[in-house]
Amino acid sequence: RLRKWQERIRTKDAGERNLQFALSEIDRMASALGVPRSVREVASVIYRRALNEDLIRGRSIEGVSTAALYAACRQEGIPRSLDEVADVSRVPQKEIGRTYRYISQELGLELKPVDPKQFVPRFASALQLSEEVQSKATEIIDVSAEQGLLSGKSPTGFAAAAIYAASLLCNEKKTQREVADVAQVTEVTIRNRYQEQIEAMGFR
Amino acid sequence: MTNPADSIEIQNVVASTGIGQELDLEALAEDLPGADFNPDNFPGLVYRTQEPKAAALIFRSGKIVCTGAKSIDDVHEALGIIFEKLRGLQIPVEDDPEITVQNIVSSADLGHNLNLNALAIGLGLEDVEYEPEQFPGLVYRMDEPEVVILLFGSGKIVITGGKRTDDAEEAVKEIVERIEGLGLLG
DNA sequence: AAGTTACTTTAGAAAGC
DNA sequence: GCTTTAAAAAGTAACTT
Repeated sequence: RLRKWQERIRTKDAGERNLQFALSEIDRMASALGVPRSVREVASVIYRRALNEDLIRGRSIEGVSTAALYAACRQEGIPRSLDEVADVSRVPQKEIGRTYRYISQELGLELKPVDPKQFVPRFASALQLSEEVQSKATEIIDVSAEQGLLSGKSPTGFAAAAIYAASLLCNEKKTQREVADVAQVTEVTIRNRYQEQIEAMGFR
Repeated sequence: MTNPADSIEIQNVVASTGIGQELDLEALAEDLPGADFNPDNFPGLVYRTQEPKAAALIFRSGKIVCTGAKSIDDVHEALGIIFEKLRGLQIPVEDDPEITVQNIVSSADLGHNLNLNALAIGLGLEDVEYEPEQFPGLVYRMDEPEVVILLFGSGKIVITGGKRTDDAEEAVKEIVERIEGLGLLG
């Protein structure tokens, strides 16, 4: 009886410590990514829900914490790419993606596919591009997505190409390398998406 | 006017069987030219047939997995070759071991480009996995037939998880119906 | 810039860690 | 959960030429 008691206290303490660790990790990663406090709170809620639904069994606390933060950013409309999230996590990108798909399915988050437009303000300001370039990039994304060019394409690459194209059109040229670096895609991807997009826009 | 069902091609068949006899894989690896056996890596011995092209994983228990064949007939042919090879090595093999098809992978073409974003929402986010940042295909789990379909922007699709040849055909009919019902095909 | 190779996803079996 | 096998789809990446 006494042993059972001690065990309960021990597991309760361990559970408490684990939750504490998860929340502090979410906080650390969120700070590193520069996401607002509201998003950290959403991430914490997602993590607690995953904990209550027993989704952490067989998965690492760090992996679920990171996936919860990734999901929270998407839910709040300020997505980070898996690459960006992996940069501040100690879990490999592949595991973050898998864990995200799992908790998203199990918790019924039903998040829509990431809209490339949601990357525009952040990438553009990192490149010190004007408001005019941003709205041009947004327009390019809308027009080319409407013509079916978005299916299967990575949202970051799609956004990067549109920003590159818009920077040219607005005489605020950034090189493919500069855009590629902030979006964490290759120049080849930007080139490929760019060609399709300017054609869709009726340029070229 | 081409029928998507006519575009179905079987790409891979996975099947399992057994010879009803324990095997010494170390010895078999010596006697079977071209056999790959790395017990530290994987407990099965890998043996590849040229015609038909297939790969077999042979286990100590005598159970065998055959994969890579392009038809069910090819699976039987490839396994037949392996059974004969084993008999040639004085290894007793059951008369005609039962062969169970475990999975058939097929490809097909719906003939129209697909708006995967609209499809993800239309088919229902709860049954769909579409993460273009991770993979360009939309993953759709169908209940009847119980298969998984990968749909691509080009309209090309992959059907996997089925055990019968008919599953792919039924799945294509069903997915075409659902996409048409959503007004998202062509 | 083009070409090649390789990795991402799906399903399924096998034996063992 | 992982390991290995094979195959398709299309996108992306990392190399070499």
